[in-house]
Amino acid sequence: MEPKQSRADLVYSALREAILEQALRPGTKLSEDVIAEQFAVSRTSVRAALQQLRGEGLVDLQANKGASVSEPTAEDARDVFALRHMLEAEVVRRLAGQLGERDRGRLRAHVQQEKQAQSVGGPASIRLAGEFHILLAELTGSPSLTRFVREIVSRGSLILARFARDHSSECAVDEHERIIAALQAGDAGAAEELMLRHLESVAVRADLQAPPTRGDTADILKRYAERRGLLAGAGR
Amino acid sequence: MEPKQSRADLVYSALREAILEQALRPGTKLSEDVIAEQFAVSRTSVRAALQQLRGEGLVDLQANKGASVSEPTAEDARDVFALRHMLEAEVVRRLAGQLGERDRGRLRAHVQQEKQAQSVGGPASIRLAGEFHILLAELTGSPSLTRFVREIVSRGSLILARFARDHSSECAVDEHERIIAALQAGDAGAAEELMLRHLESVAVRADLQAPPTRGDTADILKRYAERRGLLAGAGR
DNA sequence: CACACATCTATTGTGGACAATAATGGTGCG
DNA sequence: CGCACCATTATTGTCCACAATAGATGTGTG
Repeated sequence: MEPKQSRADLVYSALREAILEQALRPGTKLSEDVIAEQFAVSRTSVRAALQQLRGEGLVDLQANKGASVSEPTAEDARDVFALRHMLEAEVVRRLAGQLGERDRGRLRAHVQQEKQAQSVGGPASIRLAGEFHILLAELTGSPSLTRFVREIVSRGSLILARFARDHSSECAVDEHERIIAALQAGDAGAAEELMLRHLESVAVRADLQAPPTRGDTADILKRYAERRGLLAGAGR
Repeated sequence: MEPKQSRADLVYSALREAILEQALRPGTKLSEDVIAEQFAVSRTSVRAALQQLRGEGLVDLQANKGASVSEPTAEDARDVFALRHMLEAEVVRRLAGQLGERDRGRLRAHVQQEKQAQSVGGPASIRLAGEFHILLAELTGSPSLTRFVREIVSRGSLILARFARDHSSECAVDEHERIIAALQAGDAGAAEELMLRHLESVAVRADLQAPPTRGDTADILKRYAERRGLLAGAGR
């Protein structure tokens, strides 16, 4: 007996998955008509889904101009990862030594899934890596913390989609395993340290060199124009 | 030249204000038809507003059963305030000694507004007290932190609406002023201490006695039934 | 030839109608 | 008299059509 989710929820989860798996890259225009046709639903449902995604910061949605996958700036990236550090440190602090048998089972099962996805090499591994962190947050039993971690991890994945040079070895699965081990051992300090280091290794792939991230068409073309001796006037 | 906000935004902000000012109490049913008629817009816009409010956790929205103002449990209250402690401590840590002249002006102006509202005694003082904390978050310049604080403060206000015995002296304005002074002086430790104490004084009004907060009708009626000698069977 | 203006087209914002689902009240049977 | 079932009603979920706005295109004029 499934919960009979509405079409808006269907579209929402589909789009979210597509974005987190990088099938829809940042900046991609999301036309209501196109999406509605693809999913065989009306624009009404699509609009609801898009608004929910905006609520999570995954899509930009400006009036009368339509929706597009968010394009976080390098500044956004630093902002997000800074807060992510804080939130996930709290998660492992709360979880250290508190994992039940059931919890450990879920974690192990998830890591197993990650391994398989990574060996297959599909895009799912990217999404699963993020969902590991969300799963950890859920195990704290704190709805608020879960909610925030879910959002910050999603935006983190989006940022990686934009900035990461190679996403072959996204979240190293063995790092996840080490975190689980430390949590099970009840070593809060070690778990927190591992988590911070893990996030650091994720962030360095993205944040390291800030400038080349400009997606602004004008700035890009300016370089080419100047190279040819054309004077780029203060064009609006 | 106003931004020409859409009708959905209009309804959203109106409902949000009403909820945060406790004009709409937790549990209040929010019929789409009624709201649409009151605001003279179509249900489409109302639905969009309600979904946005759900995104912030201010309204509960279950399928085919309609929307209602969220009724946080006592457990939710503890959860929210625990996270709020963490987030707002971070805010003051980042702000200590970093306030520019412009920032101080905005803060002073806001506190002034609070004082006036409190003297008038209108419901606006409740909302303004929360917005002070949101303003602080904005001054950090971190969009993510601002976003989370905004949400957690909103839900905090909702919780106070449900649990606080008297909301005459909501957030003591002078506590706000003391925090500003500590921030201006650049004393991070004092500011953090003041903020935590301030939040504590807000929380005690709500959290102190946990049990009497049950809104579950069945549980309430059970007591009355038993008192009259009626045996409450293991109903569904 | 460059610029400004007007028109045109495509896309979003909004409204109202229909369909589907859940709650309510009535009715008949045991 | 109590219970279960069915019809009715009210509310939400979805769709489609129209209105409004922004961007693009074309045209005329200096």
